[in-house]
Amino acid sequence: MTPSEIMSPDIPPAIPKYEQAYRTILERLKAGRYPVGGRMPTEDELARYFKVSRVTIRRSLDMLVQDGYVERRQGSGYRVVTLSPVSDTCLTSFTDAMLRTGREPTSRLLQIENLPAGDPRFAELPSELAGQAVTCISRLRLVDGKAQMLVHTYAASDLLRDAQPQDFPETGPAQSILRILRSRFMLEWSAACEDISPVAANAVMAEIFDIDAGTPILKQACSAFGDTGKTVFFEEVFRTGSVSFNLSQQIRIPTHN
Amino acid sequence: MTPSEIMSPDIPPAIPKYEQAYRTILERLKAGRYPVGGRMPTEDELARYFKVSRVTIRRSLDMLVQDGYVERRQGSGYRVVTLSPVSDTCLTSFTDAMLRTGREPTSRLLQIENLPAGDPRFAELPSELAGQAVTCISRLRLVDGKAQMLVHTYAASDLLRDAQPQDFPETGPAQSILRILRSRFMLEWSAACEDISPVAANAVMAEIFDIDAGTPILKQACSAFGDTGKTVFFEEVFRTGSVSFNLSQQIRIPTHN
DNA sequence: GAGTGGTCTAGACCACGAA
DNA sequence: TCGTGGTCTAGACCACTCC
Repeated sequence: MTPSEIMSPDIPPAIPKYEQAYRTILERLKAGRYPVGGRMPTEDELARYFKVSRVTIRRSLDMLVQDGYVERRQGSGYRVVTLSPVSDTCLTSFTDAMLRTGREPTSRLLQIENLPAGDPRFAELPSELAGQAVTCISRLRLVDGKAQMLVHTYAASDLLRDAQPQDFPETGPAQSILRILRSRFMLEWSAACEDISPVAANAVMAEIFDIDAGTPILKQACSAFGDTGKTVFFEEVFRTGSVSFNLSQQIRIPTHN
Repeated sequence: MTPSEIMSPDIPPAIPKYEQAYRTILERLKAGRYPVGGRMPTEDELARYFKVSRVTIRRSLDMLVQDGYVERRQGSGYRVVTLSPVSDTCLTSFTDAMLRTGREPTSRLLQIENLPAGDPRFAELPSELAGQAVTCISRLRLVDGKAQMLVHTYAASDLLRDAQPQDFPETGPAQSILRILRSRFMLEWSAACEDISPVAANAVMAEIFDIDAGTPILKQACSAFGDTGKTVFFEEVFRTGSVSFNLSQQIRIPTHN
């Protein structure tokens, strides 16, 4: 009895069991079914419930642990840690993060621009994007009406063909640039790196963010790459405030010698 | 035939097979055995070589992929991406990162200090550390003689009992504070979060880093937690330059609907 | 079509935690 | 002691890549 026989009576299996179980458990988690700080069902219980093997359900639980939602302890079981693990990278949806905490994110499209040859901004871009037509989308992100981030998204004009203002909603979940790049422009990426540096706010940003010129702010520069290693898009974010990360999944305890 | 029977003729097995294979492959990777951009052996070959099942060797390879060293593609195989994936969190060893790139990291112990009650720095610490005796270790980190980071490490004085200057070597791999906390003070942590914010260099830092006062620099604040959820230590890092991250492991491609 | 990774299973034994 | 997670296996079939 093969997996696809079980899960898909017909054509479109596509969603692996571990992914289905992951999503279902996460939904329940967020719905408060397993209270924060409380115990979760055991691996065996979950495996029985989802009708999968223990290996498979463990894979789902691995993802939840890595996401930072739950933690596990041998002999003791799983406990819910938090419903909103922090992670403020360019690849996590700011929109979703705000919605999750009950705040109101909005966007203001400032400009859709084809960079003219010789534009000095090419110097800031990954070299791979240089030497071709590049489109830059500039948006201001606000929370409860207050400016929080200035975002420039760069990609080869080929990939953003016919980008129009109406492609960039200013409210609701659809305003997420990551979602737009995927749904509207069919971009996909599988790897990325980000660099965070401190800069002084210039006059323009000072006005946007309502701070003094020269105030230190953060600049996040993120490159996303496709399966073939080609740069898919580049994003530059200027933001006030700080960014946070959950590092738990990075800890490799050198207990073994 | 159980795992421990195979791997450990006697007492101290402890190192799982997937960990052994992971380390061995990583060693070879760094030794240049599989050139960057080149193909790696297949899962079956590695499984045979290490005399483990494919599931186990896949776990080792998962770790390498997550670390950012290699990438895999269905139907094609594994390729080496880089020998030095970026990740500049407080929980990655600055010492090791520098040594890996052939540069010379050194440290200068500035102070070992028991915070007096009512010290204003308590306000910066996680609330959990407040209300008890706290020790602060201040060190300056240099690369090729140039100051790069100012690091304050805070922990309950209980945990840093009898900390002496000689506990903090100023050269070599042993200067890593993470290593010192583990080996000398037996601290262990399994979760952590980090917050990065921009600050203006004050007069002291300006002199340390040889920059103008008011120049934007980065402040990293990191809390590390033990198995029981208690804060083990808190670290505050001021640094010039930027920090970089490999985000590849965070990408959850929503291909499945 | 051959080769390679992607997913999945059923069953086993060990190590740790709590009662 | 018992329950829970930690590790491991041998074998299976599918989906994708490349020839």
